[in-house]
Amino acid sequence: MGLREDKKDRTRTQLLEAGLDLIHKRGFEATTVADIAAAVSVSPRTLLRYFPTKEDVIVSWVQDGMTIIREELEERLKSEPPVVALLASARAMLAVFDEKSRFFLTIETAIRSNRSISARKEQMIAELTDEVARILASPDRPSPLPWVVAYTVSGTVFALVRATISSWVEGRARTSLPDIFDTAASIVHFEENVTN
Amino acid sequence: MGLREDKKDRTRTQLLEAGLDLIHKRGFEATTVADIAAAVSVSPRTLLRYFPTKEDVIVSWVQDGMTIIREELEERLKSEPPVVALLASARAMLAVFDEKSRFFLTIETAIRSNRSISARKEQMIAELTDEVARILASPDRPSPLPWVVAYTVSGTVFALVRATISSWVEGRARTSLPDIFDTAASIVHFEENVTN
DNA sequence: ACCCTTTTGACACGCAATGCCATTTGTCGT
DNA sequence: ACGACAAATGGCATTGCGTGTCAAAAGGGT
Repeated sequence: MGLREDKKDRTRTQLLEAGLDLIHKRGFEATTVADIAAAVSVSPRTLLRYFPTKEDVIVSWVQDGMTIIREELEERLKSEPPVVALLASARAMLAVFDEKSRFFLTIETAIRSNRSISARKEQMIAELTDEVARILASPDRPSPLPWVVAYTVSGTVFALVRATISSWVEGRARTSLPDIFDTAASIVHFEENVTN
Repeated sequence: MGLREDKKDRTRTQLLEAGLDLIHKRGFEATTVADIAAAVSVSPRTLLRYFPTKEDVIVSWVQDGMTIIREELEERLKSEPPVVALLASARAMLAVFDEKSRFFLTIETAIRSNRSISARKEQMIAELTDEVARILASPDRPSPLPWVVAYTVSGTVFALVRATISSWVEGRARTSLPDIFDTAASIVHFEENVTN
């Protein structure tokens, strides 16, 4: 498949960029779906076929970060113990975003500007937490963790990520994202038998 | 103020209960604002004056839990070190919900049945995380924590709460909520100098 | 050039949420 | 007990998101 997929990718990217741009300038509720669609010369109906809700136009950027963690984790779990692998994956994601820090800040600002966007973001993180816990607890793994343990580990690591991003955005810490993450991670420790 | 406030409280409670009931039976999107309002013989307009959004009819129940944590924390912080106080507050909230476990399960099920409700819930937890972090980092406190540390502690504790509720709802653990919480809490440890 | 599949646009619709104003319902002073 | 005042409610109109449906357009394979 060539031209068709290409066009779809292009439209999607255009919508994503136009959406971020408009929402960043005018604000979230001041920007209608019709506005974003018009900016890309596409019908509103089409936009909602690419993105289930208006929030997703912004929040899709978060998906990228999640993809990094997912892939990184899958790879690392082959050789590293779960906790180490997860921490490293989260750190890797933050390293990527640190490089496009200016861009990342724009997105985070847009997200924080509106309740329904941040709600959606939080919900996605919750889903990812669940997903990662399921992986760590999977019976297919060499030593599957009990559900409570798996969820605790997963949830805690994402708490570290939140803490990192929050500190970074609030500007109370002026170092790099991975550095802040290391600081946060140095505060909490897992039971040794979890780090099998 | 007597009769007026009373009536308001009653209407609010009625809406809350009718809402939970209908949504539990028919599902979230199958239940309209008009339905819930009609069940209490009130105009839809009025319902939306009591609750900003339809989600809030369900999610208000979560507020109660948050109130417990808030109050408990404020009290305990007077005498206990921050981490200990926060952990105890979270545990206290879970103990309360454990007593109305049947009811609590209904609510959690309703929340999990729909994306926009769980999104709203997650966002509220995120806000509470932020709020608690602000308290722990407040310059008014005897030994205020740095922002990263405060946020990490706060976020981690709520991760434990999530893990507890998740394990409990998924039925993989058949003990009480506080017991599960203890298990989760026993897995993570904070740096000693944080537990000042 | 042809047919077949996918994508898009246009229209209609339901419902949540908000603003506005008239009406009702408590509250308080006299 | 009555009337003035404030608060709560209902009804109405409006906007905007999201969905279903179908016809038109664009892409791909022969």
